[in-house]
Amino acid sequence: MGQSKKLRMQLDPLDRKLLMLLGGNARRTNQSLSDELGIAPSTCLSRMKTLKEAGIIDRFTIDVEPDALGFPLQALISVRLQPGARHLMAKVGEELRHAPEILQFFVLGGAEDFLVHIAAKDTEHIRRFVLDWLSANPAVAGTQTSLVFEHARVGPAV
Amino acid sequence: MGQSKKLRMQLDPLDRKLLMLLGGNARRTNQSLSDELGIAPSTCLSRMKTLKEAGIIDRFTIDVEPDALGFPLQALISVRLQPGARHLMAKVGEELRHAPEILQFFVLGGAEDFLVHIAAKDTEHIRRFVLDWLSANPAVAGTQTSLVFEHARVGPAV
DNA sequence: GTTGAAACAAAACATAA
DNA sequence: TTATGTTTTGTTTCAAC
Repeated sequence: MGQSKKLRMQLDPLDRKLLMLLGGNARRTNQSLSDELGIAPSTCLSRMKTLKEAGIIDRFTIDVEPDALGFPLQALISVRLQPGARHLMAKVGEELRHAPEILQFFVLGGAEDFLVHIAAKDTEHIRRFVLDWLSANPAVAGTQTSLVFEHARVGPAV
Repeated sequence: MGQSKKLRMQLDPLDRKLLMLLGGNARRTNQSLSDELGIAPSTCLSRMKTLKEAGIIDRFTIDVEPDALGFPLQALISVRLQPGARHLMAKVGEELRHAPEILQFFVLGGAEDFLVHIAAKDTEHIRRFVLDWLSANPAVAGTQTSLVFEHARVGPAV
């Protein structure tokens, strides 16, 4: 699909500032962006297109408050697989990432194999998630759950 | 500042679909959104505004590929504070979250106090980050670093 | 809560400089 | 990269439903 060229283009300060501005408000008009950058709208548009096509901008999206959606709790769950089940990593990962509670999914090197970030209605919901998706899987050796008290996504480090 | 009303408004299927569409492309025109939703552009606009004002849409933003920015490595670092330093959590957190490498920042309950997600140029960069921002801080009792092999941010579960 | 119409603003594209 | 012109498309408001 029309993913990207995966070019490792190099960014000048203008590109970086553009990324910063879009990170702050991805719906700003091209004109307002070009004004702030001090460049012509056509230039700004072409920069934006290039960043998108190069895959540097992965997508224009929104940050949603999970608790406003009825999921006031968040948890991080680290998952260790059975030593003999490492070859199932891809499979377990695929299953997991389709759980509706999942916000993020990390595949790790180190003591843990996965880390999943979930949003949930309540603690019972978390417990059920761990049981249904993790503990029930014979490839899973163990899990550790931590409640998230605060979470900040920091803008693109540009 | 003009944050939000933090109303716990309740969402109907239209709101949910709108969130989904915006999650997929936050720069879609209001018109194209309203077409897909089967409502008038003015209605769509007012829904979007309401979602923004209620804080359900936290912001319109972009996902940036960190490795396209020259940070091909990612790591998760969990941080434990000294037992007597828990009252410094807010302070340590404030310092940390301004480090340019930081992508995300979690405050946790459980064995660990923080988890930070960083992007870095190379392993030496990670090492220096841990030394400069964490180990050097007397409030920090210990850290544990894991490399991130894969990371997926899953769209808002709506 | 939803709408269409109207007035306005911006996007898209080409082209030339 | 920019400036400019043209055409098309989108935004926003608001009175009315």
